[in-house]
Amino acid sequence: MRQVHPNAALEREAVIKMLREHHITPTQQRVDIAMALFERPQHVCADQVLVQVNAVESLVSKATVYNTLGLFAKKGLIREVLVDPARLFYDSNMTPHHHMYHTDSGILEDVAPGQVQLGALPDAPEGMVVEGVDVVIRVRRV
Amino acid sequence: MRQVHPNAALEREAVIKMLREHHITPTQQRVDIAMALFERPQHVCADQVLVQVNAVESLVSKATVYNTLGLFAKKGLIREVLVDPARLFYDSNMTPHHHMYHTDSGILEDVAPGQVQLGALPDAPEGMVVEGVDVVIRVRRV
DNA sequence: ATTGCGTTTAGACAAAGTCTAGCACAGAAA
DNA sequence: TTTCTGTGCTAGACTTTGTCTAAACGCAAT
Ligand SMILES: [Mn+2]
Ligand SMILES: [Mn+2]
Ligand SMILES: [Zn+2]
Ligand SMILES: [Zn+2]
Repeated sequence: MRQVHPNAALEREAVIKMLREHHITPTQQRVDIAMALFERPQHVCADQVLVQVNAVESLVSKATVYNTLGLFAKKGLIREVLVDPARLFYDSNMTPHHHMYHTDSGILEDVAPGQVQLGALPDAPEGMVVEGVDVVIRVRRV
Repeated sequence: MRQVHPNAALEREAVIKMLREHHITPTQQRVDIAMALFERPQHVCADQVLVQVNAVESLVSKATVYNTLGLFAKKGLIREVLVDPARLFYDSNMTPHHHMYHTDSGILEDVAPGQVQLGALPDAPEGMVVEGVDVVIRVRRV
């Protein structure tokens, strides 16, 4: 019994469609992981996903969680966020935005792209393309 | 015999002075590490420092390298750079600048601050101060 | 000499993440 | 139907980065 509310099946279909659009074969495990990720925009690390997805019943192994998050990031479904040297966060919010990181508490917030004025960037070196520009504003208690 | 060229002793004095100015007690090990770091502006991870500093003779332990790099970063002598999820880099160039990271090769370059136009930033939340703003331009081979 | 204090150290330990080798399963070929 | 083939999943071993602990050290003040 995994149908929590009436739309669950529909959401599952939407997630499957999303995976297909990103050229990812929608296996049971990948769909379970994607459902957890896209339930709401969030910043999560791999072992949080592992716990979240196996909360009710054990559905996905550790290796698959790591592989799948890597795959999703490569395919542009989620985004890596580097703020904590000890773990890699994944962001299920793919709309362009930046981040504010509370170095003392570990809180990670989104910053609307309009809040940061980014002018001209340096050209990428010959034969290179810009994959992305990450802006992290680190803040701490006074 | 650690005097490589005539200025070595002088450089050592300069490094000691620098540590004092940052309120760091200049122990033998800390000075050795700082000498390695400030020989030239560079991006290094802890175990590169460990190797570098112990190249000629074993001078500093692993624990001290990690502790010292953390201390230097806290005291504002060097800067942490998060670009590789597997390891933390330290930057011995403290002049304000940003970074360009080659995701496929692992090359990390400095970007002059003038190359990136950063306009108004969002205000830090009540009771918080901005510790720093990191801009990383990720590039890869076409 | 003794105490105190900050520092260093070896090595145990923790945690994130990767790798391997076998299994499951689905579709294609025979 | 059976066999073959390729992709994906898995447990658990393993690797690597980094932290912690407990003892020892260096040095100054008493
Ligand atoms: Mn975690
Ligand atoms: Mn390294
Ligand atoms: Zn975000
Ligand atoms: Zn730099």
